[in-house]
Amino acid sequence: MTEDELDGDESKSDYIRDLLLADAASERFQGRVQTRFPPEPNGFLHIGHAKAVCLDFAIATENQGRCNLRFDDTNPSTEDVSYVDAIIEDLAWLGFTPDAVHHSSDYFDQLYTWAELLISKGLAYVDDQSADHIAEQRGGFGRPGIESPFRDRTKETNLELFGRMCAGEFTAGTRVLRAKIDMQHENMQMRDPVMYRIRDERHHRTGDTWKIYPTYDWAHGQGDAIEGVTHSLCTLEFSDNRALYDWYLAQLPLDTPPPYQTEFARLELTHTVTSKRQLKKLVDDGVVDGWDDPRLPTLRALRRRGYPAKAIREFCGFIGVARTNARHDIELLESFVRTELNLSASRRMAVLNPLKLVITNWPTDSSGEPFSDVRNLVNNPENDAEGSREVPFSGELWIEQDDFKMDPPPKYFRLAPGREVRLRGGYLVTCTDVVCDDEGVPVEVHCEYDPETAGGAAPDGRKVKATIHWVDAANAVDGSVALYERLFKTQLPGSETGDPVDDLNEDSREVLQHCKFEPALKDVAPGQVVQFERLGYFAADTDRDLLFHRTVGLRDEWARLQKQGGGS
RNA sequence: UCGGGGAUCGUUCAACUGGCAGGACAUCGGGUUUUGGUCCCGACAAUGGAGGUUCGAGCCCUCCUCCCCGAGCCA
Repeated sequence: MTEDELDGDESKSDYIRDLLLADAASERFQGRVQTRFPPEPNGFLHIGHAKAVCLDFAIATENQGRCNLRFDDTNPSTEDVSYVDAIIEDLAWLGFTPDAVHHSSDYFDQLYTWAELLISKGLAYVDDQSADHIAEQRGGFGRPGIESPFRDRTKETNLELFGRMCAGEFTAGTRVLRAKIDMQHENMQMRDPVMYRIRDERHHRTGDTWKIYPTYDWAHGQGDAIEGVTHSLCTLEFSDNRALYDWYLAQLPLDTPPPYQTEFARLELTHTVTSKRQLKKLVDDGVVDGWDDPRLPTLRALRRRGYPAKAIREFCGFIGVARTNARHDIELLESFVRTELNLSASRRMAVLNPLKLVITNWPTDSSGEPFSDVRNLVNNPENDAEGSREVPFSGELWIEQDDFKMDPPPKYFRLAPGREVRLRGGYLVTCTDVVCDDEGVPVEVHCEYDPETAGGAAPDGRKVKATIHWVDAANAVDGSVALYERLFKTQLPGSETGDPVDDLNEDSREVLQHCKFEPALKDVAPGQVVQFERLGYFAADTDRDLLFHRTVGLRDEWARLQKQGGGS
C-alpha cells in the first residue's frame, strides 16, 4: 500500500521530470541531481513558496540528490536576519531539512574576483551615469538601446575604478559595474545589465565589509555553480533572465558543467494574495493582526490556523508543475486539509452559540440532587486506536441555537416543538415546551428524555432524523472561538479596481465569547487541531488558553440546502 | 511596438513517439450513517478560431485571436 503510493509518486511525469530523465540519459551531470530553494530574506514564506519548496525537494529526493537552502541576500536595503530565522523555522515546520544552508553573501569574495576577471576580458565596465540616464539608454520593447559613453574605457581604468567603488570612494548611485553584452539585444536583460551597485548600508551578515553589492543576476547562477546545483528551478518571470544566467556562467572558468535554469508557474490561489507588497500592506495597515494572522496565506498563519503541513505538501504534490499561469481554487487546498484532519483530529463537542436545554424528567439522586451521568464517546470514528473518553451528562445542557427552531422550515430535521432528536452519544429527547423572552426568542428548551435510549440507540428501533451535539451545563468550560471567512470576497482580489483592498471581506473574522466546551477541551495542547463535532476543525491557539481558531468548516449539507432555497 | 512563455470540462492537472479525451476539486442526484461529517454510487461538463497533412489530429503544418512576463542600481 505504502509502496504503491510511493511508486505512484515517483512515476509522476511532467516537463521538469522529463528533463531530469534526459539529463540522466545523457550523463550531463554524471547522474548527479542538486537543487536549491533560494528565498530572499526580506519577508515571510507563504503558500506560494510552499510549492517551490516541495518541488525543489521532491526533485532532489526522487533522484537521490541534494537540496540546499540558499538565502539570496544581495540587497542589504530590504533584508534582515529575523527573516532568515523565520524562513528556517517555517521550512522545518513544512517538513523539510535542507542538506546545507548557504547565503549568496558567502560568495561575495569569489564574485568580486570573477568580476575582475570579466573586466580583464573586456566584458565588463564601470559606468558613471545616473540610474535614470542608464534607463533611458536601455531603449524599450522593439526599440534598441544606445551604448554608454563609458562603455569603451580601458581594462586598466575599469579595474581601478571598480577597486575604488569597492573601497567606498564613491557615493551610492554614482557608479555601477555593467556587463558588456549588447545594447541592441532583443532581450532587455542582455542590454549591458548591472552587476554591482554601490550601497552604503550595513548587510545583516557581512556588516560594513562591502560598499558594493552584486545584483541578483550576477549572484544567482554563480551561487548555483559554486554549490554544485545542477537544476536551478525558478518561476516564470525569470524566463528572460535565463539567457543572462547562461552568459555569465559561460564566461567563467568552471571545472564542472554549468547548472541550468528551468522555469515553472508560480502558485496562485483564489480569494487571497501572495505578493509580498500586498501582504505587507495588509499587515502595515492593520487589516490583519500580523504576519501570523490566520486569515493570511503565510505559512506561519496557516500553521496557527491549524493547516497540517502534510496537507500543504500533498496539495503541492497534487497540483503538479506546469508553465500555465493558473489560479487554483482555495477549495482544493481546503479539501486536502479536511482529508488530513478527518483522519487525524480527535472529535470533541463544543457549543458556539448556546441555548439551554432542560430535561424535565431527569432523575435526582438519593440526596435530591440531579443525577450525574457520564457518557462514553469515541474520540475518532476514523481511528479506533484513539479510543474513547468520558463526557459528563445531566439534566441541564447547552445546545446550539441553530439546532432548535420554533417553526422548522421544510427539510429541517433538528429540534422543534414536539420533535424528537438524538443527543449525540446521550439519549433521545423530545421537545415538550419552550420558554421565550419578551421578543419571542427561545431562551430555554424543555425536553423529556427516554431512559431506554442510553447511548443514543432506541430499543424499539425507531429512527430520529437528527443527531445534535451538546455540552453538560454543570461541567461546561467557557472559552472563545474565532471564525474565519475568506479575506477577500472575490476570486481574484482587485480584478475590478486594481486594488485588492477594494475586495476585502469586512466580515472575515468573527470572535465568539462564552462558547461552551466539554471538559476535555481544557487539555488540548497549544496548536493541536480537533474536530468540534458537526461544526468543523479548530486549532487551539498557541498563546491563549481556551481560544480556538476555525481551521476549516465541515461540509455542510444543510447550509447547502438553505442556499439552494434562496437563502435565509 | 519587440522578445519570451501560454491556451483541454466551472477550476486545475493528465492523455507515451498521431489511435475511444482521464482524474481531482466544484456542482447536481442517490445510497450508507448515532456528525446534514466520513465513505460509496451516479450525473453533468472541455481540446480558443479558420484552414491543411493523415485512414485517423488535443498532439504535426499555416494563419488568426486572446492571456501572462520583460524596459530596477528589486528578486
